Amino acid sequence: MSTPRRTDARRNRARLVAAAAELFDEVGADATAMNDVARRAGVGPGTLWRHFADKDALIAEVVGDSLDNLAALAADLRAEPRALRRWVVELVRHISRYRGLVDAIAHAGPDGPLGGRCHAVEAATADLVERARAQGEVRADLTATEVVRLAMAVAWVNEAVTPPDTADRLLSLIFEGVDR
Amino acid sequence: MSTPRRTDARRNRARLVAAAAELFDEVGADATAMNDVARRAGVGPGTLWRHFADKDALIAEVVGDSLDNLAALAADLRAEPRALRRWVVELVRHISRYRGLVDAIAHAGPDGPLGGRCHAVEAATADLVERARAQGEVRADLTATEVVRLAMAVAWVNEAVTPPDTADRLLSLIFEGVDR
DNA sequence: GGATAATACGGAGTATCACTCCGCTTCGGC
DNA sequence: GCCGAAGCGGAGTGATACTCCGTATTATCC
Repeated sequence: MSTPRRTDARRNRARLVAAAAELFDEVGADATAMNDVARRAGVGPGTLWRHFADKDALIAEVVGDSLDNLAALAADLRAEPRALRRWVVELVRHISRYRGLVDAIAHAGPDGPLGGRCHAVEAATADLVERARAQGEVRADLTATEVVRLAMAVAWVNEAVTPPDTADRLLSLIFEGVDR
Repeated sequence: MSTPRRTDARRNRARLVAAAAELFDEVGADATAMNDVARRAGVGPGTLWRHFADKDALIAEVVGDSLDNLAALAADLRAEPRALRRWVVELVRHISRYRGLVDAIAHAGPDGPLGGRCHAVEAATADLVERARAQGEVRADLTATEVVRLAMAVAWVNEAVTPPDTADRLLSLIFEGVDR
């Protein structure tokens, strides 16, 4: 299924991913009419759903490379000071790439196509949290799960409300704290 | 519309609100089949939608009293120490009352039925932020809008992910800060 | 290059759900 | 009790994620 045998099938699959990426850019990954993805790719709806089990699988395919690159970035950041903070900024940016993406990620089961793509990101976060704690840069009781959730929370609220704050501002509040 | 003339209409309206509150408790305010609300109230779908312009109006009616009580609470908190922190805890609790409620609030236009119900809450937040800043309890550049958004972000992430953290834990991270 | 089986396509169809429309019923002032 | 206004019921609508299957295309074997 992931790499179809016939050449027309491979071509159509690539077209579908490209069309979906375009439409996600334009109208977001949430309310998009999936039939439009098929139409833009020049295929029928049936073809769309033979290549992707459901909407989540399509989203996972579209953002997959982006998430993989993100996870790879963690290695570069490791040695730098305040790596965790920089990492979270990138994390928020990536999961805000398309409108509705955070929501899809949050509601994706860990074993689904989208959730699976996130494992490397979670592992990278855990690594950076561990290092930041060792350096004494962050509070000792901070967990990777909490960091991911705070990032998702920021990404969500920024796309849910109008006008959006800058993500940087909310992250500044969270990292440096609201209290004085 | 808000107070129908005929007694049967008033009775049906009350039944609809009660039925909606029950269903929101059971399955949340998001994916609820609105027809079920009508059926549980013992009326037809047409009756539901004559009393409430749309789903948002129904939600607003169900949570209206709760939000009004919340806004009233702000007055009691004003004089207490760390009033803002306590306020935000209550704020998160109220907007997490039903699954899907935060989402509905976030996407409600400020002039819609739900958005309108939130104005008093926003005003109360602004008041408490102002006082907290004056006391030097929080950073001087903190705005009420930011506080509301952080509360919504926490409420959302707690219902979006499994297993949920406690809201208190995330609020602790946010108020006291992640950095050391 | 033709036959054949495996593979893939198209698009009408389905289920679900928020919401609408309108003919019929019920209420309540007189 | 009459009658107009107010309200009701529920089939219908439009949008949309997803399915089914008869048909077309491709790859393989000779």
